[in-house]
Amino acid sequence: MDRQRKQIPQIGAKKRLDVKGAGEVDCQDCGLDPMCSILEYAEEGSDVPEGILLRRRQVSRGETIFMKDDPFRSVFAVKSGSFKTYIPKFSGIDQVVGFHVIGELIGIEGIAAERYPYTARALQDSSVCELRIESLQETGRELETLQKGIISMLSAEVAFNHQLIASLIHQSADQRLAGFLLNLSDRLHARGMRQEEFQIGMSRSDIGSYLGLASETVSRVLTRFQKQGLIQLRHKRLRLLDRAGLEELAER
Amino acid sequence: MDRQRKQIPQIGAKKRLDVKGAGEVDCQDCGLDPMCSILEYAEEGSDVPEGILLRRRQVSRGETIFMKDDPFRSVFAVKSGSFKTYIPKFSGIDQVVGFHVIGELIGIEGIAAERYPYTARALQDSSVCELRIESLQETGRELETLQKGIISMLSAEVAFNHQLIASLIHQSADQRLAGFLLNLSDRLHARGMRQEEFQIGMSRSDIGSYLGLASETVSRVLTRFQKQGLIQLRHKRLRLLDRAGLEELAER
DNA sequence: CGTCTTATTGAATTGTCTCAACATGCGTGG
DNA sequence: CCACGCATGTTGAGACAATTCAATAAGACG
Repeated sequence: MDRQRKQIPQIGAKKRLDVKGAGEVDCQDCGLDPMCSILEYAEEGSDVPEGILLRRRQVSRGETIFMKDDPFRSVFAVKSGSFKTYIPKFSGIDQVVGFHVIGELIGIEGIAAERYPYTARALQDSSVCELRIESLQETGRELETLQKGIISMLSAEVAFNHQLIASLIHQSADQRLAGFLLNLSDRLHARGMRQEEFQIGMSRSDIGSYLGLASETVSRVLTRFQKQGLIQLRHKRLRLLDRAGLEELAER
Repeated sequence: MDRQRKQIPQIGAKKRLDVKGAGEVDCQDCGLDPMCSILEYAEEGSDVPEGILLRRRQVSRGETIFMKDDPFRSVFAVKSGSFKTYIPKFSGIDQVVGFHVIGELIGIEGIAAERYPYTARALQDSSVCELRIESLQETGRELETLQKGIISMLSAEVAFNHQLIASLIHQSADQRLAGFLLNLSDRLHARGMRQEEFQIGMSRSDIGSYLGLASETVSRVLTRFQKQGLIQLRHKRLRLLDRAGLEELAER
């Protein structure tokens, strides 16, 4: 149902930077869309502040788009591929704080402190859209919509983190993994990708770091999920065979 | 050094609702201050939207100021006392997601979804300032400052949660408790309270829920901290005897 | 095709939880 | 003001899930 939006031509869409290629997210499915829309006016209107622009960029696997504590300049949207965000050497080892799949934003949290609170690294060859916002000051009064968008995204992030914290505290390794896989699937689905089969770009250690588990535990649980017929996992390709079963596991 | 601000008379301060009583936070130390300042104009100017107002309220111990999923109407600032915020019956048991001491805000996360994402309950007899904001829509273009304030607070919250998540994942019970006590102390200090001795309004179970520990573990660790001469804890009154020792414990 | 990284599997260890008993504090009403 | 009862905190012993250490297997990449 949600997918039908894809078919609807969008007013002003011709002005977008969008040149959708295979494996890329549609602009109207992209988290940056509410802000991108503003920029259509920007291109012809004149009351948009300096220091705001949008551009595309290719990012190869392993490359970082910014490092922790770099001065904040832009918000990025994942156009294709995926990223991990992490705090380098937190307590002696990198702490993964998030994964960002197609259509999702990276870096918005840095806007107030004017520094990125984490490093963002591509898990595979990817591409991003960059929305340059030199500083919150500069965006000024003109971009009320932008500010509202930021507020929405931040508060969604806070809510998500509350859930995550609760999960980390009270859930077993099985429950965390089941929830993680379902969440990933849902997020991809929300961006117009298939939800039953997809690539997981992240390593077992990345997942473990994110979920608070040793990589060995992640491996063991995933293997067991396979034996139980819940998932099928070959190489980096994951297929959810028994969604209901996973949901049952993740709940309580 | 920071404390000296207290002495400086502030322009327009007479227009504030502020009637500081014993044990209350100064307005200039309050998290709502940047927004309150706007309201000084509101009282004489005329271009402030309907649906915004500020009022004081007493809240007795155990009373809630809002429940999870209530429609969002206001942000609250703790004027005196303290609060816990929690998700009722998350996985069968209440999940504490935050503590709010003097000068701190409660409920801002609900602004985008227009519902509160948690219940807020007074841990002791307290008082709050209420900043009524019917909805994000209504605040509109006039209150750019308000929006910036919201963005700052939300992104600080996100950063804090990232730290918390990392802690929950990688730290032992000792480390979590040590960090928790130091954090509490710092936050009180930031609002002009003494940092070496203060009331902890929350129960062992609350702390345990928040930190992902059984209440018995919290009790055991606190007892051990006492034996090690790190803290002194009588009834609900906590004194940090060896800050450096706690910091060493919390770090790695 | 060999090397280096990532993943799997096993066995022993451990920190925290659970269950349980007991102690203490706190508010209420007599 | 004291006594009672309920809520909260402390302490102990055993259980268990996940970790750590270690050895092997499988992929990825030049």
